[in-house]
Formats: sequence, structure tokens, C-alpha cells
Amino acid sequence: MASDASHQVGLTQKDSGRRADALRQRLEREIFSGALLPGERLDESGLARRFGVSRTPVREALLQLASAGLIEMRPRQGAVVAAITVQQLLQMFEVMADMEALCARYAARRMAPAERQALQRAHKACVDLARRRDPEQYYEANRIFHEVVYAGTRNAYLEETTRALRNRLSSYRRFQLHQPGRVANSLAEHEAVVAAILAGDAEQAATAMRAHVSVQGEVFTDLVSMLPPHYLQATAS
Amino acid sequence: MASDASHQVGLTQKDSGRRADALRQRLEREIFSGALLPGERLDESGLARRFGVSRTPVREALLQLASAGLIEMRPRQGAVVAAITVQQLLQMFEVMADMEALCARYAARRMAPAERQALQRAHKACVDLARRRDPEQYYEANRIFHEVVYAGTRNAYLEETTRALRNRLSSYRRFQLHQPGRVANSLAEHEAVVAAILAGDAEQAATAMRAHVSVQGEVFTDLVSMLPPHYLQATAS
DNA sequence: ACATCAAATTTTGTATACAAGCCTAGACAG
DNA sequence: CTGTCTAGGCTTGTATACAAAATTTGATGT
Repeated sequence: MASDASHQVGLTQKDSGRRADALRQRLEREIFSGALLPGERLDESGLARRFGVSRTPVREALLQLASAGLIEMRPRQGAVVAAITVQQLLQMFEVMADMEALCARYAARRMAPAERQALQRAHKACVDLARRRDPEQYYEANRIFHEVVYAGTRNAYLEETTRALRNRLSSYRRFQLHQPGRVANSLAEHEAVVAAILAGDAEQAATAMRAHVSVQGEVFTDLVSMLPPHYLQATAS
Repeated sequence: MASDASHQVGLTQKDSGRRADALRQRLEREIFSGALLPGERLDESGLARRFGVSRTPVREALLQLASAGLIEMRPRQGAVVAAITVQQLLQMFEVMADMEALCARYAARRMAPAERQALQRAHKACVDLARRRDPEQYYEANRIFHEVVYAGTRNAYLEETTRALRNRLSSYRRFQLHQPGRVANSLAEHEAVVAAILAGDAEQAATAMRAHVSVQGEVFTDLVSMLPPHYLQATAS
């Protein structure tokens, strides 16, 4: 049933002359969004049929996803969506917090006036959307808030690295925002970050941002209990 | 002349059932070591002939290298060893310093007694080798010193990420150690890092490590002037 | 009923064939 | 002599064919 022909149109992406790239983006999104669950098998022939291409571009897309850590390829045993150990996940959240803190520190020192205004607007958007109790929209506004901070670092490499990690953790973070009172706390934490950045207090900005992001790791025990089992199957070391 | 048959034996690596992996490792090393210079063209057919395989595994290896940022692949225009902008390089050095600082901070908090002893041994090895004025050996001892710190973080993700960045910058760092008096300063900085970690002073360890690594960025103007031109060709954005 | 092993099937990894875009060489006009 | 355009070759991107390993399936014996 997963291989009906209704999906064959899939690659309407701007054709960069490489179907493999479009495929990679498509699969990336399916993984980030949770449409493809960790542990799920990625059959080359199946994907080829589903997207109406040969196995070659499929393989190329899978290799790139493997390099990004989104999937795992065991030799001669095919690819599965990366299922992360609880320990690995904790470690990644830990690094995530420090990377975002780093971003905030740089942003506090380097943001131009226009960027500081954009930061305030992004924060205000979060506040407004929080009132509507629409998790999806708040999630997006929150993402943009962090993106504005990234842009303020004036360091493209840090920006990319942090964003990659954030994306990789996104499917796990989704489970976490629905906790009671989390949104209100999150807004207060944003507030602290904004204040520190606007004041140009780099250390305080870093501390506030680390605290904000760390929450996700700290409530991790709760998070684990809420995750569907596929998420946590150990993949052996 | 680059495609004589003398290289065809190349892939003596432990065959993981994937020639592409062996190829990737091989090309990685050639890039890190500087045997392949930034900007150099990577012709698929040429590499295939040189390693005695077909284009398929070559392409797979190139794709993985591209994902790691070591090479650039423009659609329909082939692959070249990534040539980094001065600006990008500065940004990467900046992040490198903060990542290593992060490692030191964690290590100061988490290293087991055995690891602390290993750190002292690694530092002593640096001191000893510095006396012999053998840059190659000192370079290796220095690498091991940093590896010991990585291991002390107890965070495999941070370890891998930092190591990846370090490797990516390695070919640029080589030019830098030969400065007069650099080794002596480097040793003094190591000393400060070791002292802070042994004392369990996380913040001081981070600060000392950042200072140690930052030097590479600070003397960057000098470095730039010493680099052969291929290193700095802008690759357009 | 269960375990064990072997053949068959499926799936991955590599090679080769084909299609399509890019670059260069050379003709030609100004 | 210089610039532009075109034809050809060359390289990349994709499809298909083949080889080899892994999983499944079924037979067989206990």
C-alpha cells in the first residue's frame, strides 16, 4: 500500500539538474516532520518506484542523509532512519544548549540595530501567537526567533552547524512543547534572552539562552516516557 | 602522468564490503594532508581509473565528502576540493576555539582520575617532543593532547563534531606552527589548560583552551600571507 | 513442535550503457 | 585583431544490468 502510484509526482521541486538533491530534501523533510519514523526501513527499490526514478539517485540521496546523520547505512544491510540512543540524545541536547548559547553571545556583541529590531519583532510574534494556543504556529514563530539570533552571530558556519543540529533534534522536540505551562515559561525565557542581547550583555545572553534550551534536556525523563518506542531503539555502537 | 598504473593498488583498507567507503577515507586523508589542494578538480573518470574501480563508488565517495564540506559539487560541473574564503576560515577558527573551550569545560567537570593522569602524560609528551624540534612529531603529540580532552567530555557528539572541525581546518593549521616561538607559547597554554582541568575549574579551563586555540585565528593575517594562492580562491556564494 | 540447515528470493554494491548539459576550439563577422 | 556563435567532445547525471551478500522460506530430522 505504501507504493501506490499516487506519489510518483513527488519531485516538483525546482529541478537543479539533480533529482538526487530533490529527493534528499524531500526525505529530509519527511524525517524532520516525523512522517518517517526512526527505525523505519528505507528500501532503495521501493523509494525508486515511489518517486518514479531509478535506484541511482535514491542511493545518492541516502548517502547524503547518512553523512548528515539522519539515517544509518549498515553495509549490505540497507538504510534505516537513525534511531538514537537515549544517551546520544541527551548529549546532543547538551551540545545544542551550548551552541545556542554561543549564538546568543555573538549576537549580543554583533547585532546591527536593524537586527535588534527584528529580534524584538520575532519575540513579539511569539507572544501574540502564544495567546491563540495554536501549537503549530507558535512552533514556527519560535523557530524564527532562534533563526534571527543565528543571523545575528555574523558567523555563517556557526549558523549552519547550529541549525543542522536543531533540525536533527526537531522531531524529538515536538513532543515537548505540549507540556502544561511550557509556552509561558518559554516566553519568559525568550524575554530574558532579548533583554540581554539588547543590553549587549554577551555573557548574560549566553546564560539565558543556555537555560532556555537546556530545559528541553532537563525535562528529558518526562519526554522519554512520552515517546513512541521506535524512537529509542538502540542502534548498537 | 597522474593516472599511471602505480596507484591502482590503493584500496588496501580493510574492505568493509564498500569500496566507496575506502575511497572516501583515502580522499579524506589526501585532503587533510594537503596532497589534494583546495581548488583542485576531482574528475570522476580519472579517480575511477586511478583507483581501479568504476565511477559509481567514486561518485558515492565524492557525495559523502561534499556532505562533510570537504569538497564542493556544482551541478553538472563536477567536484573540486573546497576552497574556503578568508572570511569563512576566520569564522570556522572562531567556532573551533569555542568548541574546544566547551570540551575543556566539560572535561574539567567530568574527567575520571585515570583520564586526568592521561592528560598529564599527553602534556608531558608534548614537552618532551618540543625539545627535539621535530615539528611532525610535536604536531602529532599536540593532536593527541586535544584528543584526550575530547575523550574527557563524556559527550560523544561533541567529541565527533569538534574532531570533524579540527580535521577540516588541519590543512590550514599546518602553516601556522612553524612560527618562531610558537611551540613554547603553545606549551605554556597547554600547561594552563592542564592546571585548570586538574583543579576542576571548568570556567578557567574553557578560558585557557579558548585562548590557546584562538591564537590560530589571531595570527591569521600572518597566516594568510603565507598561504599558497589556491587556498584562498573564493568559491562564490 | 522445534531447531537446523540449504535453497531461493530479495536487496545491496558495482559496473556499464545511455542521455543531457557544459566547455572548448574554431569559424566567421565586424 | 577581437568578439560572437556554433559544432564537437567531454563530463556529469541517470538508468539498467550484473554480482554478491543477506534474509527468508521451506524442508528435514530430532
